[in-house]
Amino acid sequence: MTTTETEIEEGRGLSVRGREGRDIERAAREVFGWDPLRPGIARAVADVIDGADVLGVMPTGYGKSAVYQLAGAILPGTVVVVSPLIALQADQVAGLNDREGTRPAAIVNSTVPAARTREAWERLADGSLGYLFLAPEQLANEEVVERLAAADVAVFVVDEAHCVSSWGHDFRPDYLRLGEVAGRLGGDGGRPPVLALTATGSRPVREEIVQRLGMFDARILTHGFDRPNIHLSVRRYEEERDKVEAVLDDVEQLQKPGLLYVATKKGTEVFAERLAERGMRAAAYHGGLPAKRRRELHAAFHDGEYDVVVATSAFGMGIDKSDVRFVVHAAIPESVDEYYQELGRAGRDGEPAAAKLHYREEDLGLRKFFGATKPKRKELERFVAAANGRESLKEIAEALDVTQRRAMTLANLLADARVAELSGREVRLTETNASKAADAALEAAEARQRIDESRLAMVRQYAETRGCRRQFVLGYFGDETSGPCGRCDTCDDGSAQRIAESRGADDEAPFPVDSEVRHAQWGGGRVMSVEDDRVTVFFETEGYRTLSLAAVAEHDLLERA
DNA sequence: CGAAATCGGTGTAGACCGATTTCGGTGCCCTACT
Repeated sequence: MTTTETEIEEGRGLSVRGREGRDIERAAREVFGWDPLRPGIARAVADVIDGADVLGVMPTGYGKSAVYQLAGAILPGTVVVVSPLIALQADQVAGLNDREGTRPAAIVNSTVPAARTREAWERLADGSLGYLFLAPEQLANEEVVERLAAADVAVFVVDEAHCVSSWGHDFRPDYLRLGEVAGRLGGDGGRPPVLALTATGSRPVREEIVQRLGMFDARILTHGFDRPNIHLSVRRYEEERDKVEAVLDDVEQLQKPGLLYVATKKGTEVFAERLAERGMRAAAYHGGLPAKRRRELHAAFHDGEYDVVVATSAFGMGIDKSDVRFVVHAAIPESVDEYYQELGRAGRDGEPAAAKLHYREEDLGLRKFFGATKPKRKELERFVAAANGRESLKEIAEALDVTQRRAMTLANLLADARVAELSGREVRLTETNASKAADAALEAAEARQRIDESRLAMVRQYAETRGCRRQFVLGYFGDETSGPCGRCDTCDDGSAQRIAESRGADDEAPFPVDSEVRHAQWGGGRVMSVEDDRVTVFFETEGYRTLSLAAVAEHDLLERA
């Protein structure tokens, strides 16, 4: 699998020349009214039309969906879009169907009445459907996959593709199988191009997307991650009470509107109430609220009816509000990826905004709890025994008296460890020795755990660093920076500058950022960042590891790969 | 892993303290009930 990577920059080298370019521009102008197209969009469309797999890493609000919308306006066949939130699909479909000159768009999921579903399948089969939106879970249904396989699919789009990596596994196991599904499309003519889109993606996440979706010769288009108008800062506390008071003061003083992220549902209500006591228009938002209430809150926040929404991580995707002035976190998120995505909801209009993290070491405990857990060896062995001779996950679950979800989790682990193959809701063992299969699966579970812990360790480093915070974040995402940013708390107090000077001497760093290295015990990895006296490497099976440069030199721990 | 709620002992009134238990996020799907 080879990849080529191109950085999207304003006004440089990404326009598409010749007839193809003119066709794309005309479709954009005439069908959608976009003129001119943003850099990178036309390039991505042209690559997809050429039949190439494309991974687009573009910031939220950049207009990623324009890529597949345009492809659908130009290519024959149906654009199939897999997207994680039904609510967002509905907006997309409404937008497409309200427009003249586009072919019809349809949704299939559990909330759609049978008659509409039937109509969508008919139109897919006869080729008159322009766009079909599906939740990833739909693709666990063999019948759905067969319908897609028999149809003329122009492009297979995986929206919010980072779910393959950071959400995958237990939470949305069905994302993990999209690669296999893509491979079954297109029949004899070969499978259609895969277009993966995401707004976040450190290099390891990007590589995992490409690998899991089976994207061959993937063309990766990345847009810089920097959001220069957002000021970054972290405050640290010993006592929970002090932190709560400081969060309340902070939110009260900051320019509105803004978002306050907290760790628990209860927390959203407590904070919202206390902010209201101080005279602010505050609302609590979390995934446990009725769907109707959630929609209303979204709309009300968008229309400026609230100063602050206090939310769990459920509030996020699909927020389309450009004048959010702050994103305050009352607790640390589970990873730098998640944190950066959440803080990125501030200042979309380019005006000054603030991202503040209120940090207590103890808050890491909750994140650890939510992290990956590994099953008991016994349970895995019983699963393998039950799966030997049976294929349907439903039957296996019944035989073991566990939920189907649990069975799916275990099956995924076995597939991850390459001792089983999954398709639809069926599992086929490739290693029938229960003990060997369980060993392999446990190893896979432990690797996942190590990676989760290392992601947590990285967000902790962000919270605790005395160096420039923006440099840290951009380094995490693989962006190059020339020095401290001057727009974060450590730059403001001068500590970032002092650290930058102390490391200035080692221009001849032995392991430059992004270089591939090898560790005797941990295998191959890629250098993520070099601080004054240490180097952080992402290892495929270990996750992020930070090594002291002195120890590396003394014991010869790393070699250039 | 940590915070909050609950439990149990003390020793005879109501409260106080330590020990123990419980709970915590993200979204699909499908089925049984109103």
